[in-house]
Amino acid sequence: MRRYEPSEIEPAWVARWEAEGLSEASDDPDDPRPRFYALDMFPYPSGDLHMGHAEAFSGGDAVARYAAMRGHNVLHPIGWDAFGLPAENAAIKHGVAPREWTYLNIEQQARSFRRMGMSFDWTRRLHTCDPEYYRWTQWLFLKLFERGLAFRRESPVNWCPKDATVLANEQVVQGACERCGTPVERRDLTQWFFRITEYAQRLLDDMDDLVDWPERVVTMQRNWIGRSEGAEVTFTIDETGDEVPIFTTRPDTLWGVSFFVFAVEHPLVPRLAELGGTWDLVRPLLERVRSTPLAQREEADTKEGVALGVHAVNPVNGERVPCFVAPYVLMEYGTGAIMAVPAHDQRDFDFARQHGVPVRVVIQPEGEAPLDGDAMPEAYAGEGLMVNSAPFDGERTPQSIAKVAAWLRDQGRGAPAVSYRLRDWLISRQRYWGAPIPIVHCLDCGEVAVPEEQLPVELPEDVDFTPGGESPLARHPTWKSVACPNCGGPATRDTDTMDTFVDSSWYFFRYCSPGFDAGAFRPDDVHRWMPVSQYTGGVEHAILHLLYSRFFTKVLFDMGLVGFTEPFPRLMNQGQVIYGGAAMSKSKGNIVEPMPIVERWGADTMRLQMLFAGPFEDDIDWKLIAGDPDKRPGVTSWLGRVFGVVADAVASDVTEHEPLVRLTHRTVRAVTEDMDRFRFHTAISKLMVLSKEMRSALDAGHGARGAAEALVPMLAPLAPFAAEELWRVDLGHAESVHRAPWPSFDPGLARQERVVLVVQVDGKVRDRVEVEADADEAACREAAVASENVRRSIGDRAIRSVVVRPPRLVNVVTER
RNA sequence: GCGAGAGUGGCGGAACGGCAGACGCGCCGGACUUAGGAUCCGGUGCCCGAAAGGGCGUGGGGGUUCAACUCCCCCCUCUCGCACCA
Repeated sequence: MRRYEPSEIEPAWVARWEAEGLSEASDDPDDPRPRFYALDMFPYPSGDLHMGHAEAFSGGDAVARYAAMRGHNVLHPIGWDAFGLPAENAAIKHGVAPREWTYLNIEQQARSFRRMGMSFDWTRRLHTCDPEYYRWTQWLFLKLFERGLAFRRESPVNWCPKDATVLANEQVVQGACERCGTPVERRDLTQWFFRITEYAQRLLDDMDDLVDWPERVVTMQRNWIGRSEGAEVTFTIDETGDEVPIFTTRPDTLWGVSFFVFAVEHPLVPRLAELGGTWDLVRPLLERVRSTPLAQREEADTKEGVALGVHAVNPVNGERVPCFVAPYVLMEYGTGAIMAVPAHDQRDFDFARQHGVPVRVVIQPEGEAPLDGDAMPEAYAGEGLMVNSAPFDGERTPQSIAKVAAWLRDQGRGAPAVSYRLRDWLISRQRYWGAPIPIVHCLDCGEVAVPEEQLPVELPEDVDFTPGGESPLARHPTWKSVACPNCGGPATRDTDTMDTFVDSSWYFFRYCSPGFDAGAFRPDDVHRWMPVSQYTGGVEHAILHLLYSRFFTKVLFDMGLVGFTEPFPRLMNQGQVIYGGAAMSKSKGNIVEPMPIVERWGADTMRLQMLFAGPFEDDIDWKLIAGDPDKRPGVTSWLGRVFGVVADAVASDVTEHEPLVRLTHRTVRAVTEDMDRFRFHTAISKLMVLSKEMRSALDAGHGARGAAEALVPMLAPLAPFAAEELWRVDLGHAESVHRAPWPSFDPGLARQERVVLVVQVDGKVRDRVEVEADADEAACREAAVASENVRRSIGDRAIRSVVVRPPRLVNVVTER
């Protein structure tokens, strides 16, 4: 009896595969195979691999191995997203240098990946914290700087007091720091931004036809970009003549404006309050709001605000309406000032009721009693007819919106406009462990790019990286002092580092030509390998990483460096691995780690457990899947049976009987379909059926060699060690199963010769009859009525009609 | 509130509009065993029935159809994302 001993066979195959260079991609331009770029989201090196990695990479590796067996030249690289805050936090907590901590973890993860047998091309391995990598991150920064896409601006920023750093909008979750949960404060700092807003429309448009992604990811990106159509309209401050533009999605309600509101941060506010004699009331509000953490500001739902004592003139009817300043208006969206239409906007309505401002109805729902601004209980935001809005009375909303917008343009009082929720990408970080921003500040020359030949601007080693207000680099005694590259005068380096999302926005380009030192990537190689054939990773990157990478790719396209605008046409998200219905976490004490499973039961078991648990994109509740951790997992037992059945098939010299041959061909067809759609769990179930039928055939004295020759290669992407062992040792092949062609099937043999005909009476199954697969309608009908059971069910009722779908189904419909 | 997705045995999950519950876990019974956390065989949606067979079943309610887990309408529940975005 062939025994299955994963702990003996797996490490040996790891070594042999690597010696054979099994997973190395060919850069030969004449390689006749179609290329396939299988990309997994690269890991962050915090500790050893966790269950999420185990699941994602089990799927990604299956995709890569399957593609290779289907005849592709596969690029399946690995690297580490190695800059970032946790390395510094570990340094502060444990007194180990960020670099040391990071590389220790990388080595640990690399060992674990090897043990798992991931088919990575290790020759292309990269770490974003290596100078030869971040040299090109800095180079890309300079390219954006040259094109005006990287710029510095003083702006209110999210500030995490615990981590002592600025955070991107995307890193603020419900008003708190994404990493540590501390409420975020506001500060005004001069920061570097990438002008991603310039690409908002293209980022939106290209999702329509250039990407085939999970619907929810597309939706999340759409919502994040947040395109709104409407109009920009300019109001005039009566007392000063200041012209203040506002954005509205409802220009059809312009005639219902009864007040006007500025954001707290709006630059006109202090002057207007001074003029209006309200500064004494306004100033406390401004100060309070500015010092309030964003978290609490968002929670405040009271319609607080203060009148400014000045008035805005409505350009459509010349009316003077009072101006307010209120926190519910955001400086970051639109223009930082709004027209307020309480009758048709709930927020404006609440504010108006609070402050005694009149509510004027200008949209009347059709067929209902006239709305009364003084009595209505809430704003009416629905459709209706415009009223009190000469010259537009009687126009139907929402169709009227575009008409009014066009009219505004013709009248010179405004224009149709589009507004986006997307903000520019704040990339400055006042931290040590990141790529330094390659800019020198010179008193005479201003912001000067570090010349390309001086890249990388390397991180110094001897740094005090405890957090504190400014970048650790700023506190280094000598690092920042430098001669201005432009005039040679004394100057200082920019002491901020880049957001790690910058590092991860282009790593997939670098994989194509990892050693290239004349640029971030060799265009020929990128042209040959990209775009990525299949991207695999967690949905937690649905917005940030994917959006930024798409932005970078479009910039590179505009620079003429790449010939495509979308890096990842196809994306699949694995689900999360949870435990007992909740995310695994230290505080819950419910963390399960993959490596102990690999050590005890084998990497193939770990992979099969992940892939067999359910659809790849669904969450896996490990508590429900794994059962007793000391009991042999079901998939391990199955692999053991496969070892036995394959060995027996080899030992048997009798020929196979036809039913098994046919099942084998059917299984190849079905498993191929499943693999093409990443339906690993159903693929595995079909392999289980095949192996079971092989066992039955052998026990009945038939052969199963042909079935084994198909079963083992189909197992290879899913359980690569077991498949390799069986392929080379038991089946005696010289070459690796992972270089074997995917099995093919004969459509004639894949067809069943006899099928089960289901016979229904009035839609209820009454019998099942075996018929020839090519049985025609008459034959099916005949077989159906021949059934005793069917005749009894019909009884003495008359037959009204008989639906026949040969060779699967007959439905006898009776008169009732 | 807005948007997306999902509700099927004890559990994970299958199912081109055509046999609901494939495959697996668990459980029950049996075999082999000093043992079983190993292996093998059989059973396992619920109800009636000794069996043959029958009835009921895919969150709830309607509808389309010879036929609905699947398509349409309404409702309920859950998960995720966004959330004062003008």
